[in-house]
Amino acid sequence: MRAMARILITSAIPYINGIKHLGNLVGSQLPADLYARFMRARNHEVLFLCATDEHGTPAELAAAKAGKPVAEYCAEMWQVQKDLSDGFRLSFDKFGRSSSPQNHALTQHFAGRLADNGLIEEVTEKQVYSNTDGRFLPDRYIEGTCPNCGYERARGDQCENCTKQLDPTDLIEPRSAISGSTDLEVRETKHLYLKQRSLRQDLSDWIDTKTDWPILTTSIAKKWLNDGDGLQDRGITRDLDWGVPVKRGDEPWPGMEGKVFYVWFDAPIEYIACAKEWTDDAGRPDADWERWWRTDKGADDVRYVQFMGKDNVPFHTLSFPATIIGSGEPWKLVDYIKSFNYLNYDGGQFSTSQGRGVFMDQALSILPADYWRWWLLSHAPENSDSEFTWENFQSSVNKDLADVLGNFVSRVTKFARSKFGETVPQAGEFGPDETALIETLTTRIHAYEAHMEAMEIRKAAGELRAIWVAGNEYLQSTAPWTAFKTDPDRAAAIIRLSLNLIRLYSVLSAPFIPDAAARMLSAMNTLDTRWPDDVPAALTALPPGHEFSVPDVMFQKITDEQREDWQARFAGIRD
RNA sequence: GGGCCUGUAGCUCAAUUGGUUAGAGCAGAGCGCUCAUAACGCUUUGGUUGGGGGUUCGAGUCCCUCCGGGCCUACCA
Repeated sequence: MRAMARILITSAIPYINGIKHLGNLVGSQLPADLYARFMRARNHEVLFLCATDEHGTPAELAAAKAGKPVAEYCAEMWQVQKDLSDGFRLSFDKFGRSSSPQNHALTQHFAGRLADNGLIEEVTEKQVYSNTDGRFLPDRYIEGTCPNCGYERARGDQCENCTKQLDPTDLIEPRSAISGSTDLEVRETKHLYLKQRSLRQDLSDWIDTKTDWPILTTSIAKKWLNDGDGLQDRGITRDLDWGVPVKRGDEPWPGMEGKVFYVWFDAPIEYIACAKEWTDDAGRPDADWERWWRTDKGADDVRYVQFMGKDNVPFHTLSFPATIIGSGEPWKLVDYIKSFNYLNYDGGQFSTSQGRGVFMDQALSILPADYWRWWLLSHAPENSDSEFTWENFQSSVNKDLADVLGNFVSRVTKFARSKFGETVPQAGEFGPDETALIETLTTRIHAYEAHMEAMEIRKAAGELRAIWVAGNEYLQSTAPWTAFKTDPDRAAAIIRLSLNLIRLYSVLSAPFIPDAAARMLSAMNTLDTRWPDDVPAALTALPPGHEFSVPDVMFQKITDEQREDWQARFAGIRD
């Protein structure tokens, strides 16, 4: 048995505003959960954190639209997202909130440290203010006519029609995208900038050490580091009400009253603050979370892995590390970033704004979490964007889960019950067929472990499926139904092994399909979830005489009628 | 405009980083089995690797070019 490792895992934190779709889920939280479950199953010490990302203009606007104070809106939406993540069996040790007091304090702490180290600059700049809305407008919340192509709904950052990049002041007849008001003016406002240029070399050197990261991850980082004039300083404050108030550590920040930190400054800090929320909840001392995050307090042996969609990469490879490195304090930096492409939906994109695709709540309303987990993970968009179609979903789930795995459980338990009763039979010896199976399983389990450790998710799923298939092959070649007629002891040995195989499958499959795995374990009437480091031993875990039961159908198949119904239902706009 | 990714069988994806005859699963065809959710197993059909050119003893892989899809481009998050 290898030494136990300590693994810190974070999933990109979902924005508070609205329910996430399956593309969001498979791009960070779900693969992170898979990895966390696997590493726990291997007996490593895991801390798996996620949270809601609550600040920023969209949250304020959504709250206003819902007619609620933003704090109340966020609290409600946090609960909605928490319930959905529970529904998908995302096994976070803590699902925190970026609006937590812990994150407020820590964000202000980091800003103070950065200022102490001369890495903060105060910049007075001009921004568009809407008198009607009573707020400064981010560039993309200003609409107007494009000076280049005449498109009337161009946004302040870019014209969607001609793709030309714009400055809000370029727009003809600019208006607020929120209220439509044209009562806009340019005001001066002061903001804090993080002097990322001063940290460029440090960041570049650090990225250069990450030779094992996916190309998708490093290429994005390097572009930002090297393109044009290189890494630019970044504004880290905003003129908003909802957010972390700008303070320099515990002290007020003269001239910055009424302003908050930019959401992308405080959101990644929540990865750390979330750990403190976790220990605070349990009334445990700070040392218990600091041993995960402070290399001077025990975190030097932690391996930190982040999961995220490709759109999040710049913030995790550059902005957040700039915050950490710039603090001059011994915080843990990320060791590996697993980034994902996008999942498309039936020939187009999933779209939150258009309500196109399947959203987490809808998915759970029609099928159990395991169906979605299996399909999404076994088709994770690792190397390029991938595609969800109902036909593919139906055939994959029916074939893999119902026919290959579910039917294996069914045929073994029903045959066993009818011939030997509901206990593990004790007669018969293992022979060459069993030796061959053990050899196959040992090889495949090693491959499965290697793929899981490398976070090669689709390959791991393929290997797991092959392990399931091996069970059916074994039954076919040993044919206990035939053996039973002439040599019942031989049939008993085959069934004894096959029942043990169900427990083994439960353990191996649990990271992908935790509910089904639990049902298999429950049917085998055992709590033994030991990982099969020794396959022969694992196949004798359930001893002769051990009682079991026949579970209900593991996976109901998706019918053509259901598929067509869902296809129609989720084609268009959500309510 | 710039940068990056990508195009492989009807579908979803591989291919040990330039090395034998490009492989799996699904779908299709055939055979077997009858324990099981009409499930399982075996065999099998199917590819000018988007088009064209080049480098090389050898190219899906490297280079050029054209065509298609996508992402990012720093004040949405």
